[in-house]
Amino acid sequence: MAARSYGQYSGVTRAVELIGERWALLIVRDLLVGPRRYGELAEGLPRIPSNILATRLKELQAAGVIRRAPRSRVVVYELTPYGRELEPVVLALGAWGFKALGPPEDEQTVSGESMIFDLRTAFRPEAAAALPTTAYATTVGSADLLIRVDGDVLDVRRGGGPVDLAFDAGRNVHRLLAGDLDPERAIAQGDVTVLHGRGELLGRFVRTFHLAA
Amino acid sequence: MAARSYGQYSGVTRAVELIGERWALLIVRDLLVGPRRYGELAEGLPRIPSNILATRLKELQAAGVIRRAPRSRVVVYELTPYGRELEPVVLALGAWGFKALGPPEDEQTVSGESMIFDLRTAFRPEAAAALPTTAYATTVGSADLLIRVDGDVLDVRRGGGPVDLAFDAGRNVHRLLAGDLDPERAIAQGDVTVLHGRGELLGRFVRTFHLAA
DNA sequence: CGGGATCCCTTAGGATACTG
DNA sequence: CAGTATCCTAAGGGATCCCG
Repeated sequence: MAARSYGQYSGVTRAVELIGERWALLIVRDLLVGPRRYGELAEGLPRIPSNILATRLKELQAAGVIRRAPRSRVVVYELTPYGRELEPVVLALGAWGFKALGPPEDEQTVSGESMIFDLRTAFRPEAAAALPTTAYATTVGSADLLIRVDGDVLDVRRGGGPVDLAFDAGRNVHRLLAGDLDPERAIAQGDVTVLHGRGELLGRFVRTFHLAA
Repeated sequence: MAARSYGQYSGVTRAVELIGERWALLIVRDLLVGPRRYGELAEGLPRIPSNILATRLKELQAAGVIRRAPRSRVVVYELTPYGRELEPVVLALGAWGFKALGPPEDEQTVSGESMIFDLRTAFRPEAAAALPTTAYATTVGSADLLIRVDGDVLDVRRGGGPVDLAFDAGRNVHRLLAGDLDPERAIAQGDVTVLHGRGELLGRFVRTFHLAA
């Protein structure tokens, strides 16, 4: 029996043995967004010590959750098919945890990956399907996000491009998702800044993305 | 910011701050089966040190996941409504972890709660709905389980009562759930012992409960 | 006795510096 | 850039004790 095992034979027990160590599930979350290099993972998890990141990557690899994949001169980490099966679990866990989020504190950062994942969590396909195809751009921390909603399909990635609405909500994005902020008033009061496009589209954004708090 | 926080503002991060500590999710799993006393929890988690159990119970309480509830002279711990919202997450996690379960090792125990939970994970309502109402009894460790399947509704609890089939699979229950064991051959080879009732009903059992491995 | 609290030791996790 | 090496702290583990 492994050193840190729980001495119990059950599905949940095995799961937490594989992905229950500190930081492990956050690494999985970031890899659910896409394959990432060591340095990209470290950047997205600002407070993880490098030795812990290295250890977790090895453990997750040994557990069959992730794999190292050579990509033209560099190595990236990516989920195995088995690891990818965690997506619904992590999405549900993110929705659950979102409800317990208080106001952001100064020491708390928002990484590109975590924001992309939260947007996926908040995405409402049924609502989106009834709305026109729309592209949004927003900035979180140092990452520019391009959010494309086409029918009931969502595509969020880093980068830029032509969009219908570009806005900056600063640390208020999550309040927007939670429905705490009325779109029109948020713009009027300066909580959200419209950089480009028609501000009315922010209403469409909050109908497309919603997480109860 | 709390001492063990991750310094990141996101739903998944908040979730693992609340239930990501060692042992915490196993406590939640056992409480998803029903309210439990301190000693019952300790019994179901054989290797948890009592100080850790006490600490986790306080933390989960502070997080709003569980509460202490006085019940006629004794105190039980139970999930809050917010904690109960974790049920689909833990079920999905259990199904995921089940796939990575190897053969049971000697030091690994199976508690009543974990077995009840694994049965819930493995329950297939659609298959059950097409089968007659059936009651099974089985023994795991020191716990006698009464499993009632009525249409697409499952009720598993500790205890006894009149059943259609009573069997003992010892450490092979999980192989039965995984479909590794053919019911008829399992009985013929002695992997499963029929204590009472018609052995053919074991086939109905494996159609009702299944988890791919 | 159930429901913990205390003690002491071990080991994982964290901060930082360093290397191929 | 992608990790090791080192050192230190704090959490986990195991046994025992306490208190209503």
